[in-house]
Amino acid sequence: MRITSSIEYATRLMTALARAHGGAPVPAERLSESDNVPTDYVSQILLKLKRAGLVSSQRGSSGGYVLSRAPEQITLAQVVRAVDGDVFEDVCEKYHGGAKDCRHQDGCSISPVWQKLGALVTGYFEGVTLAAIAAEAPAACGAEPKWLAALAAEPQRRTT
Amino acid sequence: MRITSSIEYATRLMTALARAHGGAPVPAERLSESDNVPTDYVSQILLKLKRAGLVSSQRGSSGGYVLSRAPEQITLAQVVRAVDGDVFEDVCEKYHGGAKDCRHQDGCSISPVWQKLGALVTGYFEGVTLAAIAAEAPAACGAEPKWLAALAAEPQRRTT
DNA sequence: ACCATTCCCGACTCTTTTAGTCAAGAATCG
DNA sequence: CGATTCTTGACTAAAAGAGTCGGGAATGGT
Repeated sequence: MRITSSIEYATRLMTALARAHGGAPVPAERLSESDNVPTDYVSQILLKLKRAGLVSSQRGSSGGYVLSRAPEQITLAQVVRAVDGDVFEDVCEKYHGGAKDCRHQDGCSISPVWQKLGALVTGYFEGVTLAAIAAEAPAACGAEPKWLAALAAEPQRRTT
Repeated sequence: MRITSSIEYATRLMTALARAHGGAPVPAERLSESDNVPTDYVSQILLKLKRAGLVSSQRGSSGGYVLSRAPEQITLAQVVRAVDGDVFEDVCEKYHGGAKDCRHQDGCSISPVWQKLGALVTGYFEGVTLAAIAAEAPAACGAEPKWLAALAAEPQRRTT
């Protein structure tokens, strides 16, 4: 899992569409400008979002894109899955000595760690809706965000 | 953030060393065999771990590697940082329209989302020690782990 | 009917990152 | 001395990521 450009851009685009929800379709060109996403790349990303059923499109003169559901009904997890496949791929199958004898020779106590992480991330993404993002207060980039302090103060969730 | 081979391997190696902790130094050759990590790759990874001060080494006939601290004192976060730099890089600086006007043109309500995720992941890694991994019950790969069900049942942590 | 607008879509290129190999050298033990 | 084992940088090959390009097909306006 890595925040690729596709994910970042898709999120920007979807947020913009969420804000425009209810109004007229927004053409790719406009989205490109307002969100600082390379022009030709926008269509590519929107196409994936469309195939995943998250947006619908209208061709012709005053065409463009609209969300196909309300912003409250669309989660970040869906967006991520639409553009980059699985949110968190199976590590176990990927490297030397995985899969077939996934136990890595000494009883696999490691894969649960990645799986737990995957569930954590996926769970997080599933809990964030476009509506929530659109509503979120802007944060200065690099500034220590308030929630971080709150999170640190919070009692540590047990991991084992 | 992505579980690269380096991270996966480093974790295997460190787990093996954790199990051998207290005994004689373990040579790279042996680790390679027991953990199914390509031979020449092992040294490279161990070197990074050494530079980060997580392991120490002994040359010569009965040399090898040992943890430089007790397994309880070493977290996954340290291991990840040792081999792959930051656990979660700053997304804001990376793509078109980031950084300088990080607000993505419409008040950056997105970067907090990534930062939150980063904190979540980092926090998780910081909470997992080698000792915990070594003690963890092996899980069949692909089998639905018990903790997953537990996690799903758990009341959703508020994300906003 | 025609034309401008806008989506559709695959193929292609360029760059960066990842994964892994190799070979020469330096310390240490017996 | 010589076997063993770490040290280190350079090197390569493959994959993933980021972005471009160009032809085509629907739609709406006039």
